[in-house]
Amino acid sequence: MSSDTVDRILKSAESQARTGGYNAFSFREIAKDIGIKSSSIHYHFPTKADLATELTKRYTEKFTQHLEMIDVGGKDLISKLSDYADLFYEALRTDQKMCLCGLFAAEADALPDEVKAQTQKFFKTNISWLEDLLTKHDVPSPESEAMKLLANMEGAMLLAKAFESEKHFKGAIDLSKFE
Amino acid sequence: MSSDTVDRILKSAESQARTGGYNAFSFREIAKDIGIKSSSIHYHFPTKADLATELTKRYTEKFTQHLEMIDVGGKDLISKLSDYADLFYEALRTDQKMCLCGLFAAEADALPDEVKAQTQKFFKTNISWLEDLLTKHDVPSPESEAMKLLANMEGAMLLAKAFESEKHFKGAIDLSKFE
DNA sequence: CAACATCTATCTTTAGATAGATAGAAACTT
DNA sequence: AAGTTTCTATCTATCTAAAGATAGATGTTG
Repeated sequence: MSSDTVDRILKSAESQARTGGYNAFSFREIAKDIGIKSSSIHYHFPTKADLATELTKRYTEKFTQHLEMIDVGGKDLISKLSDYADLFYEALRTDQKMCLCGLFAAEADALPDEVKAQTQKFFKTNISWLEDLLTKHDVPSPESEAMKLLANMEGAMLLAKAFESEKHFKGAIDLSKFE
Repeated sequence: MSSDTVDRILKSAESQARTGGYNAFSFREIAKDIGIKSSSIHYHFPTKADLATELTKRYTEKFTQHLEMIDVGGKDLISKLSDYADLFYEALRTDQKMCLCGLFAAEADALPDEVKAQTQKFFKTNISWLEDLLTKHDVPSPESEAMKLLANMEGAMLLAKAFESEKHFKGAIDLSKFE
């Protein structure tokens, strides 16, 4: 499933969801946005949960692709972590929007189960990647450090939104431990 | 304004808002929850924005009260910061819910202006308090470190929600720099 | 009585969802 | 090749539920 219409639906949905969360995007708004009827969206995604699940899945896949472009091996841990942080920063700077999965995580208890599960995958993927990186660079307690780093990324995004300035993201990132 | 009904309205609204954000609480749900009619809520809070503004204001005030119970002076910075983190942890553990202002910050662009402004106050209050604490303990770059600490708190809450376990909060908190 | 707080009743808008019609492309049949 | 059927993607029209909001009646109390 990957027609042009489907892509446009998901793009519009992402924009709305990353602005106000799960309850902030609707079939009608997406339809109006891309110039079709809301019933046409139901043709591609029977329910809202279906749409959100696919949205979260693609968001994670795209993010993972970028992750995998950072060579985990090689020396210079700090520059790898800096590249990692830049993935979040770019998501923030380009779209002026929060991380989709960060927002979904915050409202996890209000999400349909499939969407929640898909959101968790984003976090597990990030943790795994970080653990791998830290392990390869002989950092002690890689699992624990991975959690702390991911919390730092999502928290920094949240602060940037709170203060309405992506500059605050940079100010809230803390990689000093690995310098 | 502080009748029993108002308190019950706000308590119910807080529970719903901290679960799914601004669009996840409604006059009808609150009314049903506390056994009155939705029109009665409008009597106390003409608009939803009014309700959310007061909610955010009280949330911040309550949090600030707890903050002020931590003596900023005295020695042992790390135990003060640990107490600080415990404020967030208790909010998470007691209610099994995200920080109200953390969630609101994530969806800031979808909030009425007054609510957004009130949400910012929560963050500014926290930053100020942390700056003060760090300054009193001669920590270099107190403003920058305050941002990093607050990002760590909110990010840790977010991860706890993502993984549906408050244990993950503790695992994501990083105060090692100040030990 | 007057205020305060609540109620009933209702309005408009929006939400997710579904049934059924239609137009065009593709595939199959003779 | 012509005709028929099927599939795909969209549309129109409509349903039901829920949302925020408001007007005006009712009861309660100092």
